[in-house]
Amino acid sequence: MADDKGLTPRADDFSAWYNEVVQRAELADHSPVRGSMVIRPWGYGIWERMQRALDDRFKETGHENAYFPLLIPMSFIEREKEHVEGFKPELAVVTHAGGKELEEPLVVRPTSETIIYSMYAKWVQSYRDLPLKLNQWANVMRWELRTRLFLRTSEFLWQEGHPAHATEGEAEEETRLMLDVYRTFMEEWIAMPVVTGLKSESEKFAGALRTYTCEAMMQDGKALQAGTSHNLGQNFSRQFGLTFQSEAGAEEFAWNTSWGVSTRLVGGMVMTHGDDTGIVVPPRLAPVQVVVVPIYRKEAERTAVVEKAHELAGRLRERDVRVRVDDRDHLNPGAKFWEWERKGVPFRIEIGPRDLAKEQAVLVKRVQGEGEERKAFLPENQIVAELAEHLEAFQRQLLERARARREARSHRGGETLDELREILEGPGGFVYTGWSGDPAVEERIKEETKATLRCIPDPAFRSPQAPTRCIGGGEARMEVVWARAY
RNA sequence: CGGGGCGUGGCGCAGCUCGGUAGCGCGCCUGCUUUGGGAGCAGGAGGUCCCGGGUUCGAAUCCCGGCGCCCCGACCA
Repeated sequence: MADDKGLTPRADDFSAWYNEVVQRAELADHSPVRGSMVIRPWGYGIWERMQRALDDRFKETGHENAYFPLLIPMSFIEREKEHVEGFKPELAVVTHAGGKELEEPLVVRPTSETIIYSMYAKWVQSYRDLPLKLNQWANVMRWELRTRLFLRTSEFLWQEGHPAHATEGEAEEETRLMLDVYRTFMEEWIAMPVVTGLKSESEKFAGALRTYTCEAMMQDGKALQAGTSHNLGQNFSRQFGLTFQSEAGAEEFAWNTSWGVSTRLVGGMVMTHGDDTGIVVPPRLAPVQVVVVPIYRKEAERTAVVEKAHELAGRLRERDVRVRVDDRDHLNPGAKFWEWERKGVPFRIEIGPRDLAKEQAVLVKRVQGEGEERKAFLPENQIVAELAEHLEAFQRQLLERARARREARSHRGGETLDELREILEGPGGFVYTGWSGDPAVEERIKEETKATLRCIPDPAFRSPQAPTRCIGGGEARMEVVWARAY
């Protein structure tokens, strides 16, 4: 932020650009506690839109919301072996309360499997009580060593779905279904294309049988794990005595799943669509989809133009467009243009004295597509009639643009470690290779290239030709995606 | 925890080498003129110079000891 006005260009320093743009779009700010953030209204408004869209889908797929408490007995976290190993280093622990040392320390939840499934154990007796499909919207805390606004903060907001099922097959189906809900949401709402697939053993959730993931590619070519869906098998039900009597009368352990997405998605949105002017918010997520900026010189003009601006806004609102009139008098129009572009509002309508008589206005799009004019002088009526379509088209355009960017940086057909390194140190992005499944190879690649195995992609994302050769030697038993990641 | 950088009005910084009690840009307030891409002029408000100790007649500046934040690596949604 050398000169108060311009942002550091993405190409100069992507990381600096991200930090600046998040603050200057007023999405969030650092709180006084290291590693935690304040989500400001503009950022929270985007998160609220995400929440609503996801919550609707959760309900449609048969889930209900509930709320489980923030504090979890330490012994609960310790119950599942892999789980505790995964989370121990990042737990925040309450040791004192009410002026006394507690007999048993309480953990600020890093995730809620343990408390939720322990409660399920009380509630579930029969197969008739299953499936029990609950979700909660909550904050969680993981004491991270290195933090960044939205991408990794010690406290973050998320949703965690924690169903219990009667059969293994049902649990697997649920795991896949919710992964698909996430993928669709990310594409259709955030306009952020993702590759879905299975995590390797070393990358899976602590305590899960299998973890499925949505991996997005940011503009710097790095991967962002945007959402995960876990098949927990019976690991937690065994530890918490979550049993039920089956139709045949036998006592069985329930099959659990868990799935979550977090405020990290806001960071994903920023790094997917932002440009050197600021962030770009996809229309479906934008708290304000259109800002109307009145332009005037004399007082008489001001009255007429502002009145017209509000009238236009009213007509747009009737068509369910989220619109705001920026009639602040102490800023000139140019300052308002910059401000709303920085904040990523999809469209702007400029209306001034010259437009009034002609019953027209200027419609300006946040991102200029190839071969299109950014500004259009259009009759008022046409703007009102067509704006919803423009918003939808813009939404689609963002997804297409992001998808094209990802494809341009998806490298297929590489086989050797040197090729992998060359790509990562050059253009960056996703590298598809064959893999034998040997964890030692995965570990070595991670050490030597800093890239991790992002996923074993689902069929829809595999290369047209299955790789025959294999990175790190051995027989190519599957195709995998490598990338440096956030 | 290792490496680097930085703590000075709300924000970004200068001043520190060579001690003399604080300045610039932006922002903010008031007024007038402006307003189709980041307004101009005039006036004004606002600072425990991160904290503690020391040296000195005198410390933002020198010395000692803390604390905090940011960035880069090892761990992770």
